[in-house]
Amino acid sequence: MKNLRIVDILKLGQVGAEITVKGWVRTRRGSKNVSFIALNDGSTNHNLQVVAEVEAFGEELLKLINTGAAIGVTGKLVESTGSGQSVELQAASIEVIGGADPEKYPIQPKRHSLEFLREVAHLRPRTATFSAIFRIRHAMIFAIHNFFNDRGFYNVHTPIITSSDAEGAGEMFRISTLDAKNPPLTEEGDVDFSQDFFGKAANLTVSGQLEGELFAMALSRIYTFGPTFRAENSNTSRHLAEFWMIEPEVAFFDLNDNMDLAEEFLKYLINYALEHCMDDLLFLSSRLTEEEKNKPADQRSMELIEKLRFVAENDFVRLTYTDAIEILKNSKQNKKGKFQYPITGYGTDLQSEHERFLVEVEFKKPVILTNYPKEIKAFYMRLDDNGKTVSAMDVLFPQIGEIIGGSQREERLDILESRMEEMHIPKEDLEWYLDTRRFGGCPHAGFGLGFERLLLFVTGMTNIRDVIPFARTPKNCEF
RNA sequence: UCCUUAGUAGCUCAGUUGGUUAGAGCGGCGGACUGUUAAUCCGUAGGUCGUAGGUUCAAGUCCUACCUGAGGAGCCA
Repeated sequence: MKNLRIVDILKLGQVGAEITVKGWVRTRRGSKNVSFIALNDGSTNHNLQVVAEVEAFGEELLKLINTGAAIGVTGKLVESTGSGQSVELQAASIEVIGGADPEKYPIQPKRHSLEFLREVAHLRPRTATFSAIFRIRHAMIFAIHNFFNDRGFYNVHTPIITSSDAEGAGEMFRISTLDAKNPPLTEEGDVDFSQDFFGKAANLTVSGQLEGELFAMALSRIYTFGPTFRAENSNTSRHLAEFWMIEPEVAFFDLNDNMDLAEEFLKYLINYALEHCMDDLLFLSSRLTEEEKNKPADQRSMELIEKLRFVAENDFVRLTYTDAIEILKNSKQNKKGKFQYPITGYGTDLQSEHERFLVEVEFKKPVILTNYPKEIKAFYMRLDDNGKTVSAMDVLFPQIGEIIGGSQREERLDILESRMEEMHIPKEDLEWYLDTRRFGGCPHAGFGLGFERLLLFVTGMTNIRDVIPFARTPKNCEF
């Protein structure tokens, strides 16, 4: 007899079978004669009800079976006479594998705030909400590899430690083995990184894109999926100092191919969740609906599953930056002065409020914005024929904002070099990158998807710290 | 980093214009109950009011600084 997972027990429902199951106690309740134990092993959102006769086990043993305790139960699966479940386990023997002192165990059989559960992030996967979230997180990881593998993409592990600080995606975390108290100094009085571990200054990566491009210039279709690090002092519900990013890069792709890929990718992932995680989505949806009851009617969002279906079934709106500015400029909001940052014309930087207007009010569906002014975008994005804009694209989602950022890359060496000069990017650090333009250069494109932002959308959670196991944010690096 | 807001029992919160001994619900513990579904009913313990200063006869309540959380903005994925 081997241990069975609760998800399989409930799915097969073989009444009469003798089984052994191990897991953690969610609650125990009962009367003088019988105890009911809600047992969960993390394999499903549903609990297995274990029925224990008080007479058979004694109060001393039952007292150890508290919320949070790990137990093993052997017994017979029987039809349940209660109304909450179809089958239950009639316990023949119970082993308390690890107790949990109810005076001290912080997860109580009651509703907790997400803020409190963040403080006990080491125990929160034991809750219904977080086990659902992390099962979905796994399913999405799996779906991402599936998607790319099915389409002939190769997964590349780009380096996590990098010596280049020219990626331009944000502030970096320095890594060093030098004595922080007493570092070696150069004659000028700066820290002498030539004596450091790598013989030069090193940082954690902010993006695998540049290295990804190198591999796309050889394997044609590649994607990275790894951790990235940003030392920005960003205190929002959409930013993390350590997060996971998926970055496909494809040779011989232009901006339109890139948009097609991004849209197909996102729809595939959402459909995958609808197909494989419905149980957990239903739970998160009901949880969300419960929370929304406290909000005024006009601030409530669409029901989770309805929202996912809507995005999966409808085409994204594709719009150039220039057209977006026109729409925003002529909008009632702008004319009535409702925007905090009024739109005056081409060149205005789009703020969150403008993106939200386009996605949530004007089109009511995801929007892909393209061809931004070159001044507000990165050096490697391909200059358009008008000389003013670049072939960039941002995929904007309701509530979340930018979920994907990408572009067709500048493959023309002379233009790339002059763009780098304009933007003060030191060429000597990126000779290896420029080599791909010198030798067998070709048009190519790619994008980056913030994995946790995707999870925000799929799970309906509103704080990014709740969709990663252990969040790293400014002033927070516990566990 | 900026703006707004909050920090009182294990958790979620109430605490009036500053005024005697700090309150509730849930959770815990003890008891009752012949099958419960966040069980129910009765009883009970539990607090240096975020930290440090200050104002005052008197501070959970007012002021200042700092710490931490939340919402929004910027930066972005």
